[in-house]
Amino acid sequence: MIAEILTRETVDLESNPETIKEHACGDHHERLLAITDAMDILHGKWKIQLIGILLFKGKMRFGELLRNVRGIGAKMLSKELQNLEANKIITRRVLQTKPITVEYEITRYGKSLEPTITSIVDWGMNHRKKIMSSDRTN
Amino acid sequence: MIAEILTRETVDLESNPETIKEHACGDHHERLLAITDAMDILHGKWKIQLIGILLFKGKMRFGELLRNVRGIGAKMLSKELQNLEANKIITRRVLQTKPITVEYEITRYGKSLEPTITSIVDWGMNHRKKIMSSDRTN
DNA sequence: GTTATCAGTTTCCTGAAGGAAACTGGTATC
DNA sequence: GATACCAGTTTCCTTCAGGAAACTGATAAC
Repeated sequence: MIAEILTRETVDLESNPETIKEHACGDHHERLLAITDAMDILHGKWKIQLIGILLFKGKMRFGELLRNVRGIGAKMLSKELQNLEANKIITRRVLQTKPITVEYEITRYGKSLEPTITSIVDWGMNHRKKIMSSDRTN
Repeated sequence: MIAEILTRETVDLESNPETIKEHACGDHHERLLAITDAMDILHGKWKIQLIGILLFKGKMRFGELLRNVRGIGAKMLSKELQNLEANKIITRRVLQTKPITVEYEITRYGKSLEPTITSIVDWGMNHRKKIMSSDRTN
């Protein structure tokens, strides 16, 4: 992943006439790269919801997430949590209770996604209002 | 789509004891719904990039998008543009030039996504810095 | 000893996402 | 009349995201 990004950047900055042209006409190019970098972490049906609920509610157990995130199954939940943990967005802690429980919690780094998540939530709420009132003025 | 959302809301507000419980413990529930509503519009590999570039650069032609959005093919570009147009995020205008050209432009409603896109770009840039300096402090 | 809960894993399956390449059809240029 | 550019469309193909359901294995309650 790191290598991939470094490669991309090398290609971008050297010996590519098209890229130079694009840089000349405003570097949206760099911002598009930032979007794909962000979406590499956030893509898929569940990750943003999981980050959101952990931001909103603090730590949660596996079963709680299963019950609170509408429609998710155990397999996808497990998979997405592993992925988010690998990317340092959340932590996993096993508690030695009688039946063991596992707590998932957002990391400090994960919290840096709060403005992004909030912005998505805000737009989504506004969007729903627009749809329901059929008031999308072009 | 509208019906779908209305149905969901009906289910949410009535006769579902679990939902009532969740509402009692803080309505993250409503915010998760907002996330899925937003992602219904933004999901997939290309839509956020397309909205981004049209926000950054104003109107663009089909071929320009094809050349500027790294990796996209004509089929996907066409499909995603149609979808964004159907959702009133962008407009399509055919210009009667010698070989006809087609301009795509963000709508006023599409512009309401700017804070969201910007927030994703900002996080993505920060994320790349972190990765490259290997400085992700837990 | 049967059932339940915890937190998953495994298997099997399907549909959708997405890509490559060829094709369309109109106009202009050489 | 051959080639090229415009903006797509169509076909064919592969891969992967994601879901359902059964299973694991430990402990506790009845």
